[in-house]
Amino acid sequence: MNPEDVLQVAIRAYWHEGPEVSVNAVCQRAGVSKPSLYREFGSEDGLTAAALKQYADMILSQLRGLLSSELSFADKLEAIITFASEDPRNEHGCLFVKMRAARLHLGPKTQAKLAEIEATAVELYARFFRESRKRGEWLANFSPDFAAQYLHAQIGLAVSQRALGTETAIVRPLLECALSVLRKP
Amino acid sequence: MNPEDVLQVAIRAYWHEGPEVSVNAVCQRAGVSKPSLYREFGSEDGLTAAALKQYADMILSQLRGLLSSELSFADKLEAIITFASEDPRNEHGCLFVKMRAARLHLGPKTQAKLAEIEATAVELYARFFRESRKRGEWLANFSPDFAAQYLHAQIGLAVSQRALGTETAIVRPLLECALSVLRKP
DNA sequence: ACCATTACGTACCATGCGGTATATTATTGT
DNA sequence: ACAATAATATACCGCATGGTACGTAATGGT
Repeated sequence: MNPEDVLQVAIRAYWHEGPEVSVNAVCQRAGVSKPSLYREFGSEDGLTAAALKQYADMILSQLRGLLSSELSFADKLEAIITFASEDPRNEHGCLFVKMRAARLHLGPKTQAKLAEIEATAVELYARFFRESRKRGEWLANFSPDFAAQYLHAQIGLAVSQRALGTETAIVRPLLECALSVLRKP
Repeated sequence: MNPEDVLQVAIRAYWHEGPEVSVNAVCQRAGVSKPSLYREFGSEDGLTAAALKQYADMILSQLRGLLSSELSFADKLEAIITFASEDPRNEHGCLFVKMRAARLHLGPKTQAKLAEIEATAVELYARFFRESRKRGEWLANFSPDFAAQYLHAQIGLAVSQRALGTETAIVRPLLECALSVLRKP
């Protein structure tokens, strides 16, 4: 009935169980008939792409909010570490990371969305490093683009570790160790 | 016919295309009938577990050889970096890493084998750090067990980046950066 | 009040999956 | 040479998948 509700259910399903969840299962859990879902989203690819877009809009706006706040460089980095390794919403991993890991089996729209989200996130990180350097808060000897790629990769690693069941108490020190290289001059 | 040949074909298939490859496809490519395969391996789980065991035996013995060689600590680390980020056999990723990423959809035997391999690899790394420290070649302020977990995670990250199509020229500097933290005192 | 249009859900399609019963061919012992 | 046994391949099973045809109910304009 309501496409918004269907999307919420789909996001939950893909998020917690991976993008291999069948269209049938999504329909059943959302209480919607299959033809209705197909009229709204066109195909499975359309559904996964729409769910991914909604999820990414949410999380990217959150990231934008954090990075544009008045916190110091160190505090922002700390907040990112805490989010990746401790936020309870990441207990089942991140929908983006899960879809990226299985991207060979996803449709073209979803794959395109994945690439777009990745580029956006890395660009946000790069801007974060550029501006921190301009303010003199970040003195490390890396290019902002390289640091952005590195940060993105390490966050993805931490999130997938949590998705595979590794405890926060193990994930956090590993992530802090990996990112310590960005801090020291 | 020959179980060894079937296993080789299965390893290639799982390795290049992921563990979602169907039993039918493996039979077709190996030129073996389905009942023959089921008589030999019992189930899909048995086949994937056998393929994973064969693959792990190969790669773990290689790792043992490297770590027990006469190279210095720095050279061994360098060899590991080169293997993870440049070895052409990792162009399609690592069968272990791929299976671990999809482990929720694999059978119990395969999951048990995965845990066993992971423990073996981490233990090899830990011994490497312990002995390097004993020889005075490694002075960093980490426990060998923590360093082993960190190294294992970073190698897995590099390998999965390559499997997703990232070029060696990008993967290697990222891995070197991550592992630089293990070198400096 | 009536009719046209739109939305909906049942029930279905072809396909591919993991796994197996069975008929047939090789192979072996004597 | 022949019977008993082991190995093979065909052809099938039940099930789930992504996707849709079609009869039916609700809606809205006049």
